[in-house]
Amino acid sequence: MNQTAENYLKGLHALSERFPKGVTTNALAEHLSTKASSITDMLKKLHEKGLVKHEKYQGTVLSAKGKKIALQVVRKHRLWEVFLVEKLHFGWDQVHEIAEQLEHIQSTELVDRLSEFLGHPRFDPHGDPIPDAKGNFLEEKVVLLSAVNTHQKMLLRGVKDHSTAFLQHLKKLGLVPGQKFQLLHRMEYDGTCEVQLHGSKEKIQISQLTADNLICVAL
Amino acid sequence: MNQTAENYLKGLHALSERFPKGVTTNALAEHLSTKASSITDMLKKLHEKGLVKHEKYQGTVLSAKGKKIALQVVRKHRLWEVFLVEKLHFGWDQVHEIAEQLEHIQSTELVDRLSEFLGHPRFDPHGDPIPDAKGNFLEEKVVLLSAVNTHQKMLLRGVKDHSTAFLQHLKKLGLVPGQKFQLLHRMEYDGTCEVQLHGSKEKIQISQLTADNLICVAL
DNA sequence: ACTATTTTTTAGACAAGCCTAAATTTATTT
DNA sequence: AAATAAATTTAGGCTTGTCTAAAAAATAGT
Repeated sequence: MNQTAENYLKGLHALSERFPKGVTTNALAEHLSTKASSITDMLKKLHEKGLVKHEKYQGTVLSAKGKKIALQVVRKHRLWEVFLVEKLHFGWDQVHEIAEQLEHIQSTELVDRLSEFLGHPRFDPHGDPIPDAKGNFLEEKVVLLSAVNTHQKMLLRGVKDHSTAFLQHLKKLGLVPGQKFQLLHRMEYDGTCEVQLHGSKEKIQISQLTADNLICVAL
Repeated sequence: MNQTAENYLKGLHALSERFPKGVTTNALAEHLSTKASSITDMLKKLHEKGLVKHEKYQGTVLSAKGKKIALQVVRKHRLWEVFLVEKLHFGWDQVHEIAEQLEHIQSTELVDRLSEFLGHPRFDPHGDPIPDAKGNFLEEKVVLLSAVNTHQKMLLRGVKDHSTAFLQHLKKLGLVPGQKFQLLHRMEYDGTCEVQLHGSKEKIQISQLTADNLICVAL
């Protein structure tokens, strides 16, 4: 397995939710910042290797084998992100690019030992779940902040928008995945959420646009 | 900079001691397990980029720029080896291949933080010195075990032969870089060294062939 | 249902990094 | 100093992963 193929499989996995009956060529091209013709070429090769199912002019889905590889790459990416934030004290908004490189290091023993070293974390610094060695996620009932009931005690699990701009916006608000809070009030007019952070007197205001990108779990 | 170029520069650096007036094409080809014609191709490109000095049919030397990059790759390789051994508890004979991959991760901030996290180690698990961020090594007066004076208290700094076979041989002998010892006696006939390990009653016998590959410093 | 548009694929080309085989230069013998 | 051997380079080709432009298929609009 090589880096390029791994990135294609990871891309397909990332888009598979939005395209349940097959990822389109254009969507994958956009996701990987490449041209549709390159996608077609590579998918043909991955199909021959049995990693994806792709028929001409139809969407593409991962095979069991391809999905397994994709999940291992995701696992590595997220474990390395935990390492970078927890051990090397990077900001959680600075680790994506480095993890994009580290996720391609080949050594199952390394991944196992890294996970052990980190205490087998189940979520990365952005709140995304880390698949275990077999590819299984911890399932959780999640809800966007914009849909949380008032007065409910919640945990900020993660973010929907992973852009640096959004992560830095959260940083300014003092919000970080893992933060506990209570939704005090939601404004009728514009959906702004007034939130009480756990372990702090401060109340903060969160716009609907922002609230729509915050993934929460009830406590 | 890409991985291939980094490996060429690292190879040139590794061979530069043995070829002070220019690394030969064949030597580099052997070192990188590739063909001489491939070396010629690549050296032409590296020369154009100003990373090496290479004239037709003459040996090759690193430029200042090329040497700087090579030293940073060496730094990364050795820091990652320390990480793998100290933090993830790999055996010191198991880390080379993984470090060969990790050394190509691009991020100076990562290297700085990794070095900090590890306590700015000056030697890797094989006893090889780790260049600092500016490319400077800690200079030491070293001597091979086969040339150590008897009764002198010494520290095993590192190994000359880095092959897995040799590392595993040392493991069997119970020898590891950092080990303190005293050379009790050297046999007249075959140069076998009788050594007393510090913190142990045991005396071990080390053949001349092995002793020739053990780098030591006086205490 | 039949164009018009969008999506996808094909065809042909290119750079990187490698190879083999042949040619050239340098080094070693005699 | 010429002949031979060794080292190095050149020439031409292959694979991977990308691209642009053109062709083909699927979808949408009237």
